[in-house]
Amino acid sequence: MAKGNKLTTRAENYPEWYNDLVKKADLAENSEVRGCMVIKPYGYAIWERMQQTLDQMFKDTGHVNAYFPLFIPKSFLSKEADHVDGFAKECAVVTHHRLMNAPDGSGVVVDPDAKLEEELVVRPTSETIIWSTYRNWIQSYRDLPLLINQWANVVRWELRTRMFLRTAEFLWQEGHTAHATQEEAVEEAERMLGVYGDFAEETLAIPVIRGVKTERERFAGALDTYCIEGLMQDGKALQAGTSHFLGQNFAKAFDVKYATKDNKEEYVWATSWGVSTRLMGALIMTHSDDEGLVLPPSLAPHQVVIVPIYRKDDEKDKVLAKCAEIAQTLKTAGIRVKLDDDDTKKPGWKFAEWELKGVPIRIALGPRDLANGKIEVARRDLKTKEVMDLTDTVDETMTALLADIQTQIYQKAKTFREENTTSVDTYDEFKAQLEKPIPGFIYAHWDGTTETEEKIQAETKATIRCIPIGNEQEEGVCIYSGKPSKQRVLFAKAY
RNA sequence: CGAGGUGUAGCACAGUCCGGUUAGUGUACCUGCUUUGGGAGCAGGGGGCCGCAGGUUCGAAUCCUGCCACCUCGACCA
Repeated sequence: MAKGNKLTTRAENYPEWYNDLVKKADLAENSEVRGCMVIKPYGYAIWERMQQTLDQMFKDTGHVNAYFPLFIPKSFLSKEADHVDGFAKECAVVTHHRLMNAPDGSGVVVDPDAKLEEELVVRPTSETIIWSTYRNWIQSYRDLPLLINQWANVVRWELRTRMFLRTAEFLWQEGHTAHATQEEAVEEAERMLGVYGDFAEETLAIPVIRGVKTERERFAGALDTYCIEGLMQDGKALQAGTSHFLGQNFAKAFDVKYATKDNKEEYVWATSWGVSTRLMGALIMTHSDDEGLVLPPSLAPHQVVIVPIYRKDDEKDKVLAKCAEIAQTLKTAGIRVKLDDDDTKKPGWKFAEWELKGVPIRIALGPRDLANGKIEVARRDLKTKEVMDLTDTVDETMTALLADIQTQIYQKAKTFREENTTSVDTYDEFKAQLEKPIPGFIYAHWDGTTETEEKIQAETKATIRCIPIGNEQEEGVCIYSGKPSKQRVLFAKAY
């Protein structure tokens, strides 16, 4: 029995470990729809916490929420040339609006008479529908800036999917802003990258590199794509968020102009930015271990779980009363606490279950503790246990412990990243590094051409994740072409 | 779309090569008793169009043909 619920270990098979964990920690499961997952309550609770935190950060930076249609008329997609190139291959298309019983009684079929005049595309992203709407909303410089975010689902018909990391349908937020000047728009794109970076590091406890994408890796239709890149435990990079400076491309495509103070007509400047349920994947692959999920306290649906231990009914009453008292104290202090008083499960089972689910702190209290005025406190991240006095300030103790866990898992991830970041000067060194079990982040000189970038990828599978912001400038030569280079860029194998 | 693999109870699998009792094991589920400080023990019980459609045969989970679905690894991508 004890073996029954063990995860595949990371060393055995990393992708399988990931899949096992997602299922066994009750985060999500594959649905009966190809490439689409069901996010289960526990997984969704974590996503909701991400949403709440981000939503507040967006509002604090002046944004408001709105909602645009799921469907986009096909013709909209073709108005921006690069944009359609980027998404055309992965769009789900609605062609009919009615079903009917099959004439031969074999079931339900699409009614051929219900064909749409113009097909509707299920949004892969909302730039086009939003910019066609903005045209009506923007007339004057007084209407700017327009700072809007939407929480939505989008569909990209991916050939190969993995839960949270790449699913055909996924949940995300997309911000779409309009500005009077290029400077303002660039500032906005950079501001939101900052928001994402802070969110990743402070809330998710994932250290990230902030950078700019190369031309080849840029969002379809953008002039610049900013990104945050995290390093997962298997040494592969994961793009955790992007923010795009769109220039006037969409304003021109959808004819969105405004009157300046001196009554000149100008196209507006745009940004868009988004993070998705992929962050769940980043969270899992950054912190979790062979025992299961490890959650940062900031996101844990239950920050503290209390497991009562008892044998007889009189013990049960006393132990539960004390547990409830502790739970109330913690709750009052603003701690998300779960008293696991489920009578049908034994303590050992609960210990294992809550470890699998990544609850940061577990308190166990039994008759022995009750008699001695103690509690047993276990930390999920370090897998340590200690018996401590149960005092009136248990809430302060737990609050401090939660803060410490949040800091420590971030530090641990950061140390891992630093230990797995290398700098190389030759192509041979580069290739050798990529052959290692944990290839990690690799800094190397690059000549700045797409051609070189593509050849390196074709030969090694490594891509340029970004050109880090504030990158140190130094003279060097491209590892591939030998041409001069002024800075190192960040390479990695990526998800 | 290329290469592999898998479809049998909620889940994980055995059985298929070599056709033949009532299709089996673990786990989960239900009932009872004993248990409860690291995924409890015993006893009893329920649950199966063996992926789908044809075919061969006295007889098919097993052999043949066709189809479908899913998974892993590539190419494409957040």
